[in-house]
Amino acid sequence: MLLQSQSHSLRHITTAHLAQTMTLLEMTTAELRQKIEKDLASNPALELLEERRCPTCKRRLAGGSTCPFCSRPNSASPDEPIVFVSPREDFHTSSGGYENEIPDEIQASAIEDLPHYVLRQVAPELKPQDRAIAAHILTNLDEDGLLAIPVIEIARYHHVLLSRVEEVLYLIRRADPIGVASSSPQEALLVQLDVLSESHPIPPKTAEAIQKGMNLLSRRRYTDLARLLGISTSDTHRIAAFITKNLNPFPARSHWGDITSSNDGGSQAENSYHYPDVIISKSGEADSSPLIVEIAMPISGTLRVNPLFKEAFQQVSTEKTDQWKSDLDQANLLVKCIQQRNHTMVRLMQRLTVLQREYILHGEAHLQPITRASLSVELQVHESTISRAVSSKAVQLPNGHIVPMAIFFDRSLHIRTALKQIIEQEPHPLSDTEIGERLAEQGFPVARRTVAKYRSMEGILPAHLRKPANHSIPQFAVDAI
DNA sequence: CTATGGCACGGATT
DNA sequence: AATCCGTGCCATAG
Repeated sequence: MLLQSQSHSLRHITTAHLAQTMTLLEMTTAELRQKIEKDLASNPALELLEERRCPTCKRRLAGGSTCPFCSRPNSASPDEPIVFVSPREDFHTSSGGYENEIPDEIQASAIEDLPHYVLRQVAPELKPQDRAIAAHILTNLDEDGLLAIPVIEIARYHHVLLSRVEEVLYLIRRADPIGVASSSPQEALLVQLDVLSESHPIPPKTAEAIQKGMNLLSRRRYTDLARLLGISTSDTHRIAAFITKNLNPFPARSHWGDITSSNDGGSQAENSYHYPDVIISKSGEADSSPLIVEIAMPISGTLRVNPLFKEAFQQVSTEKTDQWKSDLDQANLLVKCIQQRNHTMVRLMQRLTVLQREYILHGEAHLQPITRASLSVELQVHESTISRAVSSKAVQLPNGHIVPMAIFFDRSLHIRTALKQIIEQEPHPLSDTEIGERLAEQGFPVARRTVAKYRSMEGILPAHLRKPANHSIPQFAVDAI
């Protein structure tokens, strides 16, 4: 009986192991963090060891004992990136966050943080009695500049009408990171759109697309979206291009490469999918200096199975063992799967950074068209593993841009950038056929019809509508190269 | 008649 | 098995 149940549970573990490895791999770092926190709270067999810091640079350390920043091997071959797993907290500053820590007093006075920056802008227009409300709002922003608490809560706390809070919010949302303190990415987009519409032309139905089709939009279901709005798919592409070019769903982040691909069924898809799961930085200024790749860990400290619990389990009477055993199994499983997840991510990124080094350093034009399938044979894993590891994850590049990891596998992006260049440079509006010829000269043989598709993807109007050197869409957030 | 967009089909990808 | 992407054919606008 005992043997039987044991073998049964073992088999159960291995199949569950597979299933969980896959789901963990699909998860964003932020999602994984939520799961771990939940498990930690509910499962006594799990234990979170205190974080360790590197003695010299004070940086938090993950599982390993050597700090990759301090003992950075400068002599490493430039082609081989340095890849390591790093706890999450180190990433809150999206760019330039790797300097040594600054003492608190200096930081407070020298570097103005987002809440103060916004407050200074709105202060003149703010009624004195609303200052407390504004402060309340601004102290409850998350790292993306979105409002982390419900508006009604603020009203209740200050014993004022909802409308008064809304008034304050209206002011704040129009301050510099436009859309700051919105309660969702969707709302942030709408505010930005509204502000932008005062000075620039907006493609028709854009607001409607955001309002009604936000989840279709973020999952790039353009055909479905077109049907929903009753417009053509190319108009939809134009809208999507306009949004990614000019709007930013996370006001506190200066750059947003592209709307990431889907996340899940849509239950709580908005709050976390943009967070970079991998950060790539340069170890030096030179082109030849090796890249540093950090896989963001969902938590700081070391997660492990509590050894005391394991001991106690041996001694406890058979009464409660069932519950304990399942807890123990669960804990083991989780730890193991997380290790496996990290391992997969490290290997994946290692290979990716080698293959796409040119793109990472020099931009979209140098993107190599590679497929997930080709990587899967190199890494000796199943294709679906790569798919899962890549889907719904974001990567931060050395230039600060955050792009979906899927961009590394985009087969047409380099052609599209070539197309953009051609259109920018040529003085006389080229027809699609002519553009196709130019592209073929550069080594990209594409059909005329495809040129049209790429064009509309980039939000570029057809030849007869872009008369003399008039570039289609107003540049709002110009990305510096 | 030319330039484009829509629709649909087949192959690749997930 | 479902979905995405490049392409060809046809209709329509200029």
